[in-house]
Formats: sequence, structure tokens, C-alpha cells
Amino acid sequence: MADAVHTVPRRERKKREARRRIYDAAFQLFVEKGYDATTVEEIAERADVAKGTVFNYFPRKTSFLAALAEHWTSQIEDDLGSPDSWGGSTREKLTKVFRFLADLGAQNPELARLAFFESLRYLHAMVEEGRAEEGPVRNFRLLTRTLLRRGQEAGEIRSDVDVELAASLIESAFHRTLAHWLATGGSRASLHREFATKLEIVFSGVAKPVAQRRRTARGKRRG
Amino acid sequence: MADAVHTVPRRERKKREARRRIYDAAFQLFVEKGYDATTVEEIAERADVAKGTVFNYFPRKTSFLAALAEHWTSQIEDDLGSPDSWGGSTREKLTKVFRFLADLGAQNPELARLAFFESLRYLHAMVEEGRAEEGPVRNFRLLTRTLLRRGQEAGEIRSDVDVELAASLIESAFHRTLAHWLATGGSRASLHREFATKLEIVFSGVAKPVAQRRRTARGKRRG
DNA sequence: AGTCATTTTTGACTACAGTCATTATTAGGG
DNA sequence: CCCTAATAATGACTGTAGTCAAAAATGACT
Repeated sequence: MADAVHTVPRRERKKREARRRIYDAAFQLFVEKGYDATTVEEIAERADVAKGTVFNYFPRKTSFLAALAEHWTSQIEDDLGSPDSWGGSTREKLTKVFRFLADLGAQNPELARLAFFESLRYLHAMVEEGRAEEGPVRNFRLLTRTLLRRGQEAGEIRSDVDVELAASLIESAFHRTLAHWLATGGSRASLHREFATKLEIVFSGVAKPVAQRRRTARGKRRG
Repeated sequence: MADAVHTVPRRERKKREARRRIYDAAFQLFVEKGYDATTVEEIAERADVAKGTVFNYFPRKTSFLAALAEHWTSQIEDDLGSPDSWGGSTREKLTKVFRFLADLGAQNPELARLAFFESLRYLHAMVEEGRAEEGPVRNFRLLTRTLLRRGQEAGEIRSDVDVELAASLIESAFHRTLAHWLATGGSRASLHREFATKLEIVFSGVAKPVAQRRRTARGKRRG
């Protein structure tokens, strides 16, 4: 066969297949009986490999959650395309990203909750081994940062704001909103509304403009 | 002895002492050899109780971290007194709280990192058993919310902002800033600066005011 | 002091994540 | 086809968090 050259070599192929089988088995079980109640041996069993093999592919049980978070963030680009092609204001673009991820999470709250807490913990684990700032969290912040930078270039956003920090702020708001929603339950609409409100704050600030302050402090001027 | 009546009964006293001994033993060891490297048996050993007893007081190993976070947040009121007596603008008050907690955390970064991640996970764990929103996170947000409400009353903050959500936003910014700093290291000054900048964004917003937008879009006016 | 119900302590035991020395598979060169 | 080195799979084994039935301590009451 001519395409044997083009094809990924068998070893590589088998590895990918095995990884896939293990990943699928794991999430089937997580959905069926929950993350904690699922043992690594069961995962191995269903994927038809030995326990040790599971650990060859996913060195910790939590690696499954990290993989899920990674998968989700990679979906943003795959499904939504390049941000440049989206159109709309910066705020609308940020909302779009949020909704996309939020809806992914809402599909399986338990896993989403775990994956989100895990992606946070991730930051922490990464540090321990010296390679901070890897993984899904970074990808997401990169996107946020890019959107803000574009907004600055378009003159929608003050040029003196530190894009890095603004991105971090928005990202943490996103995270917290989703975490809170996943924890307490509620309608999807309320989730969207909550994030929209926070975004409104980030854009407009909570401080009363000076003109209005005078009005409040001294009484109305000019109506 | 007359004060036997006033005194806490022996059983209660012994319980508190035991809890204290265990708590102290645990943190001595955490500081000496790190959280993960410390086993519950060692804690029991040093506190001179059996392993089971440790679990009577701290049902999970992570409960120690939750207790630490709780201890820290309770210190805010103890050391700083009632917020009403502080003086200064709302922004200054928020900065004060942040610095206080940040400095506590900076004293032992490893524990702080763990405790913060734990206090997040806390929210999650609480949900599982039906009693969401307990613990240190709630206390902290309560304080933030109170400060913002006062700011609204004083006319420093727009009356149309949702205090609950603004508090959540600030709190998540606080958390993330500290987590990031604990993870990457850096000077205390950089930590303070980073949070100050985020607070500035929350107060003033990132959006370019309409007046300035015109200036940018059409060329400078007056200079 | 003696009885007894209640609370607390205890450590043997279980369950499970994660390790690692051993065994099996694969690819490539002769 | 055989030999060898590199790579991957395996499952017995280890360490530790967390459980729980039994034992000990406590204090209220007689």
C-alpha cells in the first residue's frame, strides 16, 4: 500500500487508539457514577488495559479533568473560528466566548465543576514542577488578552489600561461566575446575566462619575 | 472552687485542648516538611493521640487548610476592628483588607497557596452536602459587600450597581491575584500594585469615555 | 462508691491512587 | 528469519487517607 508512507506508523496509531479508549472509558464512567466513585481500575477494566497502562497515558486521575478542560478550550477556536472574523464590539466578543464555554459546562455540571476546579489547581500543580502558566488557563487568557488588545486598537478601550491585568480580571470573573453557578444551580439565563453584569462593571466601572457626584453631594446642577 | 461554675466544663475544655494540640502539631509539621509530605499519623504522633482522634476533629486532611483560611479571615476583624472605624474612601478600605490578607499569605506562601486553593474547593465540597456558601469565602464576601454598600450610601459608588456581583468580582480578582502571585513569586510591592490596578479597573472601567473616543477617532482637540 | 447512658478515643482494617521491576511487543538491521 | 535495542504493557506492591466496631473515659444520679 502506497499510503503506508503517509499514514502514521502503527505504533503511534496504537498509542493514540489506546489513549482514546482510556479517555472515553473514563468519561463514560464519570458520567455514569461520578468522578470520585470511579476507580482507576474500573477505567482500566473498561478500556481493556492494565491499571499501569492508564497511568502511562494519564499520570494522575485528575489528568482526565485537565484533558477535558484542554479539550474545551481548544473547541473555542475549532467551533468559533478566528476572533478576527467575529464582528461586533469587544464586549460582544467576550460575551460570545463566555457563552460558548458556559454552555459546554452546563451540559454536564458535575464534570464541569470538577474540571474548573481542577484547571485552577492546575496552575498550582504546574508551579510545583517549575513550568507555571501552562495548559488551558493560559490559552483562555491569551484569547481574552488578544480581544482586549484589538479593542484598544479599535479605540473602544482606554489605551492606558494594562491589558494583561484586565484579561486576568475578566478571566477570574468568568471562572468565578461559572463556578458559583455550577455550585448553586440556576437557569442558564441567570448565568448569562450574571456574567454580563460583571462585564458591564469591568467596562464602565463602579465609581460615580465626578459630575454625578457633585449632583449627589451638593444638589442638582442644571437639572 | 467557686469558678468551677464559671469555667467551661472539663470535657469541653479537654476537647478544645485536644483540638488545639492537633491543629498546632499539624501546622508545625506542614511548615517543617510541607503539606503533602506530612502524614496524618505523624500529626497524631506529635499531638500524642491516635490517628482516629485526628479525624474526629478534622474529618479530612484538607480540613486543616480550611481551618487556616477560616482563622485568617477571622483575623481581619480581630486585628483591624470594625470597618466603620477605618476612615478613607471605599477604595482605600478595600485595599487595606487586601493588604492585610496578602501579607498574612506572604508569610508562608506554600500554606497560603494550599489554603487558597482549598478555600475555593471548599465552596465545591459544601455544595455536595447541601450547605453551600459557608466558610471563609462567605465571610470575606460579606465584608466586601458591606464596604461597597457603605460606599454607595456615601455617594462614592453608582447606586445602580449590583453590590452582590461587584463584591463577587472584587473577591475573585483578589483571589486570583494572590493565587497568581503565590504561584509565580515576586516582590510584595508587585503584588500590591497588581491588585491596585485591578481595583482601579473595577472602579473606573476599561471603556474609553465617549468624549475621549471622539478625540481619538478624529484627532486631538486642544493639545 | 457503684451503676449506667453518653461521649470520646483507639488502632486494626479497607480502599484506592500511584510506583516500578518485570515481561511483552515492535521496528529495523544483518 | 533472527537478533537487538527501544518502547510499551503489566499487575503485584506500597503508602496513606479515611472508616468503624470495640474499648475507655466521663459525668449524672443514686
